[in-house]
Amino acid sequence: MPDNVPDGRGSGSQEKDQPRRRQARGERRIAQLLEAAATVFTTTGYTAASTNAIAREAGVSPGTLYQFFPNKEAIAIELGGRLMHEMRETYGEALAPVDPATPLEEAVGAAVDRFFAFNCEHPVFFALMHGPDIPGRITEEHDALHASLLSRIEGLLSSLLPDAPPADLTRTANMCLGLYKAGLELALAHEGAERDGYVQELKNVLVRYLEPLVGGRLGRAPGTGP
Amino acid sequence: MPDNVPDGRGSGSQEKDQPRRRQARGERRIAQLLEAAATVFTTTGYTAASTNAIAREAGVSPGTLYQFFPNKEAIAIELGGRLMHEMRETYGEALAPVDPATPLEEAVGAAVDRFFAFNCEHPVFFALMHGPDIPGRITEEHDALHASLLSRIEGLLSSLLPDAPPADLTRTANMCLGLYKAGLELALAHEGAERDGYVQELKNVLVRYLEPLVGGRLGRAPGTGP
DNA sequence: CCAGAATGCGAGCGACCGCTCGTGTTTGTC
DNA sequence: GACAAACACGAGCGGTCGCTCGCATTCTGG
Repeated sequence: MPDNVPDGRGSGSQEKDQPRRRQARGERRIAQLLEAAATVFTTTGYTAASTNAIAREAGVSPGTLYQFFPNKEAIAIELGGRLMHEMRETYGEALAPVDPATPLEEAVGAAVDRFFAFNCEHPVFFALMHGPDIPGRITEEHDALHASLLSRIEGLLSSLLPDAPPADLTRTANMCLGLYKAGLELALAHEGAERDGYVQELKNVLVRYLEPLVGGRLGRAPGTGP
Repeated sequence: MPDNVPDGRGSGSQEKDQPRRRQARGERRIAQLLEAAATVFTTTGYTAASTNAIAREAGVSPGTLYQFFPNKEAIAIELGGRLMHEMRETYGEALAPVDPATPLEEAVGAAVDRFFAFNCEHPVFFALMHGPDIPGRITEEHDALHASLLSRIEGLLSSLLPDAPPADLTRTANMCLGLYKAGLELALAHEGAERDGYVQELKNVLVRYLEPLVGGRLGRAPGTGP
């Protein structure tokens, strides 16, 4: 785990040889600031979020914030990095086992449930990934995660459709991810039972979309056949 | 058609009794400014777009811009209004005829094609509706269009599913719209044959999602049955 | 043809934002 | 306890942005 946050004060000479010795207090402040940033980013979006507001939310002064982060972008990058790390663990569990014996409905349902739980626990994730107002560097992180997710889905699909052209596989993976994001947005916009309803609909969409592709390759729940 | 744009100079006393007599030159400038705003909004988004940039794009001074629009928000509102007007005409054609004899695939395909053509002709539309960075008033217009679209889809669905609970109908309509937006985003991100491929996949998603709901109520293309 | 309205200009005002800097406080080390 | 490094503060700098104002120019009705 890359615990070394890029320094704020070291104005650009050394980067790797002087990792800026941190005290326990500093690490706590960093976590505190990232949590505050997550809150502000979630409510106002990245561009509209002011560093002063983040500092205020964290209960520190603007100067203190810049003790630990060289600029506003670095805050989002570090936050995105930690999120991606946790995400990798989550969807590692969610998408890794391509057990070809489980019914499609179960596989899709389990994957959606895991991803959805992650997005509920980390609302910033959606805000950072979905926002079209995000400048330069963060896009790289975004693209990295996107590509990573996509290749996972693609791999999963290729094990179900070994005889499909790669281009179709990529397109199908993109569709799945896009459909998930759409369903996620709808589900997050509702609460309680209604939310669960949208999650179920999302699963229906994905299952029905993929079912004709995998054909009879995967098992189907008994009683649903013609 | 509401041709009266809210005045810029009349600093807030009269609004309806003094519609600010316009010359032909003024109307031309307004159209010119809206076109420039559409360009800038499309490329940079609403919040990042500066009024000076819009004026520069239109080839006029900032002061001239504020002769016709009281503030930046009014530009987006007027633009959104005109877009909504044109949209209503388009999807009036796209969704109005609920001919219960046409196959589901044809109906969905035609609707998607019309909407997609509209979004290709007016890229601003997607930028204004999809951006999470849009302040206050515009959201009202957005919600109005959203609700309008939704009730149309809902009505269309209810004619196919007369015995479904209203709550399910609303949810299904929301899903359709969300799925369309997701597919639109993917299609717009590609070009040429790849774009067409995504459009086709979007149609597949919608048809397969709705097919089990409408059951055998609508006709199916010959040769696709079991 | 001319008075007044509509249109056009662009320097610049006030507000805010990202970020800095000088200074003061806390913490770890000997 | 002394010294340095890390931490904390907050006024404020430079810059941008939305928007204004005074004034010049063009159109239009009588």
